[in-house]
Amino acid sequence: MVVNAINEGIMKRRYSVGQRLVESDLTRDLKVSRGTVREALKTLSAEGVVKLTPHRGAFIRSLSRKEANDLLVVLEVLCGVAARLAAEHIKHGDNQKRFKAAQQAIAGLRNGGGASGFAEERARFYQTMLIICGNAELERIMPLAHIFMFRMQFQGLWSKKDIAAVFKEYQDIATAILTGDTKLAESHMRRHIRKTGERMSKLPESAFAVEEDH
Amino acid sequence: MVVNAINEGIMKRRYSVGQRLVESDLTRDLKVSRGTVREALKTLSAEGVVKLTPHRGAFIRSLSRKEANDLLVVLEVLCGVAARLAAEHIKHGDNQKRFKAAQQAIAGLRNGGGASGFAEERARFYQTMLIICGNAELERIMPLAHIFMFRMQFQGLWSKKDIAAVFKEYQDIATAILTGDTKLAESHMRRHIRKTGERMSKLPESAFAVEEDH
DNA sequence: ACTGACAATATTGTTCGACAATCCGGCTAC
DNA sequence: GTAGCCGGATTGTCGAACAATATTGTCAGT
Repeated sequence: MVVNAINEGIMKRRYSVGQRLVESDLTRDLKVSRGTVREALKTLSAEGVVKLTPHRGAFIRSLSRKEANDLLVVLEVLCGVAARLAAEHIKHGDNQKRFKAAQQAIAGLRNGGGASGFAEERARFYQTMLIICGNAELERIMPLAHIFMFRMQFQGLWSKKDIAAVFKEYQDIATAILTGDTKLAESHMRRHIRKTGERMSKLPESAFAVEEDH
Repeated sequence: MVVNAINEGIMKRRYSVGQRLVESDLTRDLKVSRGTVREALKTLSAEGVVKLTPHRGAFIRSLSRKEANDLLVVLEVLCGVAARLAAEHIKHGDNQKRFKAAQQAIAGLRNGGGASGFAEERARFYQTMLIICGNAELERIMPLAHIFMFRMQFQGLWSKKDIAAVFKEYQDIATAILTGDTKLAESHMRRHIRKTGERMSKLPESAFAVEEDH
């Protein structure tokens, strides 16, 4: 699928943030017709991975400081409710087992395990959390892709201290979910997103896209 | 634009909930090529207006009881944060003036003013609220289309008492926003969505789509 | 040199026609 | 009645072409 190919391309650094995606290049590289490329770009645009401007084409989306903040405001409540629902349903079926696996996969990377491995495991973490939620709508609109993008843009900019803090925050969230404490899971998750915002605000201007015209 | 045409078609009852949209019909009716139709359907699918199943086509999305509940869970937090942000920014520019206009347009329909007029004004109400929020991400993912769809599916099923309650809830929300009371605005909005869920749970099975397979 | 208008180019938006892949309903054979 | 096959309908994909628009390059005039 073309969508996956482009997402992979972003993950694997073949496309850089802000880069323009020319349709003819994609048809050549991916060996598909222009129609399919355009449909895939529409999908990616809806997911927020690329930005589509009329008659100018598709660009790997990059976030200005304000856009990043806006995104975090939305993510805080969405991830919050996701954590709450996950804690609510942790007892059903083999949810507990599966989530524990995802948690330990992340914890195992605490010492070593490069940034790309961490990003992958974190994606799986959120993915399993969403599945456990059992809320189709949340799964539909939760911008997993955004989280990827987010990481891509700011990867390599965090300090060791930041990374250690993030590990701890994930563990807090995970244990709250595993014990079925809905309130605690939600508040830990929201706190994590807020902290992420604070850490982000300390990043230099060069980490962000320039603000749009308007 | 094709997307608007289909949305209009839903509003104006030319398409009914659950109806299948055949590409060739759309090319004929809207006088555009199949490629464009397909791109529009991709967009509508991303907005949650139509459901796209591989090799089976596009259907005007209909909600099962569970899907409607899932949607409300997400809407509660999203609308909640929207109301909060709107109250936060109500002082800027001519926000207060514009929002008051939207509020009064709804209030004016309290006595009389058919259901379709109400739906239109309500859409404008949410629209202005979103703009006042000043959060691009929220504006991007807030499923305005879902709210339309929601109304379409359940329109004409509410009792007079329900409708009166809804009017009151909107007034509570609006005054809280207009006075800049962020906490109150958020809680009133969330309460409104929850109440909507309760009213919905009393609707007969016939108002919902049948649950998916498996 | 600099600036503005204009031409050339590149890219996107849309159309048409074609064919393969897949789904659905009805038919046949058992 | 049911399993399997068949054919029509529809979607998925392709390729080529052209129009609409944005970007870049050119050049005259100051």
